[in-house]
Amino acid sequence: MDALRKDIHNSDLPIVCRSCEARHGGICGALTPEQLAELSRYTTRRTIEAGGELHGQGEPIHSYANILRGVVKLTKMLPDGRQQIVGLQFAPDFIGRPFSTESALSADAATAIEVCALPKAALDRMVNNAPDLERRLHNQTLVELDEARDWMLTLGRKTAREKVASFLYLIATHIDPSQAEVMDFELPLTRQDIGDFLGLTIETVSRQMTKLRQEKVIHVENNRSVTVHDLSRLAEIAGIDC
Amino acid sequence: MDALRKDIHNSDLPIVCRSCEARHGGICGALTPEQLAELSRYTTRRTIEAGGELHGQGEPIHSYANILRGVVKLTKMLPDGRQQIVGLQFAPDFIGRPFSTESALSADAATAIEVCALPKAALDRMVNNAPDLERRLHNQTLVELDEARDWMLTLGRKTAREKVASFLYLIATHIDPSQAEVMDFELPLTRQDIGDFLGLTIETVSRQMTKLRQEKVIHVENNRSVTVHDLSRLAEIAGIDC
DNA sequence: CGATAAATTGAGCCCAATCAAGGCAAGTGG
DNA sequence: CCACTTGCCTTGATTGGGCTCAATTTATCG
Repeated sequence: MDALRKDIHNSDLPIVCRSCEARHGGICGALTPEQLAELSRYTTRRTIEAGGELHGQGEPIHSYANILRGVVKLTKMLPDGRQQIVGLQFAPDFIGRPFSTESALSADAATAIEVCALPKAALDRMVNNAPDLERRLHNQTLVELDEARDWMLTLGRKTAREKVASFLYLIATHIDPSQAEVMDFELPLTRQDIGDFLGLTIETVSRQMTKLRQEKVIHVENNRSVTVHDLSRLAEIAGIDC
Repeated sequence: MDALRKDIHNSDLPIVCRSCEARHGGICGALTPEQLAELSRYTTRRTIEAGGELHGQGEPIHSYANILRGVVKLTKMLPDGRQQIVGLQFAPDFIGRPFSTESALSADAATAIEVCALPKAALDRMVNNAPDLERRLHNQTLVELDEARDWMLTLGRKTAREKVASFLYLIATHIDPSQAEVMDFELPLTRQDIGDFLGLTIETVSRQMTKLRQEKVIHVENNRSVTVHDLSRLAEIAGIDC
């Protein structure tokens, strides 16, 4: 890729960005070495363990973040404690809500994560002078909206069995986008989180997983390690047209 | 407002835009009279009766639209026919999915609507030269994402009673944003549509409406005309924190 | 007014929630 | 090394909220 070759010969590229996996993804891919240098003066890398909080629902937003490693869950909570995961984000996704000062949801580490945090003000300033940057942000927002609406169909109209299959399909295709028929992966979520994502209880999730296991659609080891034997079968059970 | 005064004295403003209610809302508010003139050479006004289709799921996208009047429902359908409304849009919202050539959902007129349709190519071209325009589109996308995620919480975690109350609250606050405690309005959706929006059957919607009526939370006339006696009570039932 | 669609109401059933018990693996302390 | 705790998951028994099927009432419109 052109941008990559350019970087290699460009000593202006900030040290922290040189070996960054997100350099060409997320929003950073839209930035010139000069802009990266500017931005990187304010960024800080943070490592957060599974279950840790990036920021909470209702809190003011002071910073954005790029996910470098791990999975982040976006959750919304009802006053009585019921909660719903409204989005999962993977590296190198951008986390944050431009043009808003307060978060309507909380962002938590589903797995151990590493992020590159940047002050809101720094990026907000830069967006006004870099059309490509706004384009990238706009585009990620559109993708997230598509995903949110896909999931609304799952939440509103699918059975527990279809929901669990949909979740497994989603994870399988996000962890390994190769679309191979046979694939195995680690679930980034606990049963409780899966329930919160699917609008189900942990018991129902567990029962449906057991059924899919008994029907040889999946193989499960140590609760978290899953093998899908036939991805198209899973998609069919999930009610995904392809 | 400054833009308004400017328009009045500017004969360059396209005739079709001069009396348009959406002139200062939606995306048009971001355009100069010159840009409006350019765009308006390609726009066409269309009136569509309730139930009519703007475009279907899976179809290629050739045009965008601004809603001038009425309510549009965005729906997604499973292969077996189950369907879910994933968004409601009101005037002067913009309808369309930039950066994509195929629609992942269908857009239908919930009520009789009037729209200002514009060819996709014309707007796509203009977006590259008008940062304000992309900003507006980006912003509307962010708002729609917020709304979609709010609704995911409703779909995944609320009871039928809370869902119906949430729907009534949503409509009440969108039709009349004054936040008055007492308000009345016409429902823009049939019971079937409400069911498709809430992930419920029409029978369940009907029963919950009847209950709310018996409890004097709402008053219903001719099936469609609703009076809310106490908006904060409705919000409380809906599980909305305020 | 009659025809047709839309909404309500009732009876029974089923899927997922609830309540409860137990298994399994990893960690802790004697 | 073993007893004990803790977190996470599974499984079973029971309940109940919302779905299904069916009948009736109400609204709409020619």
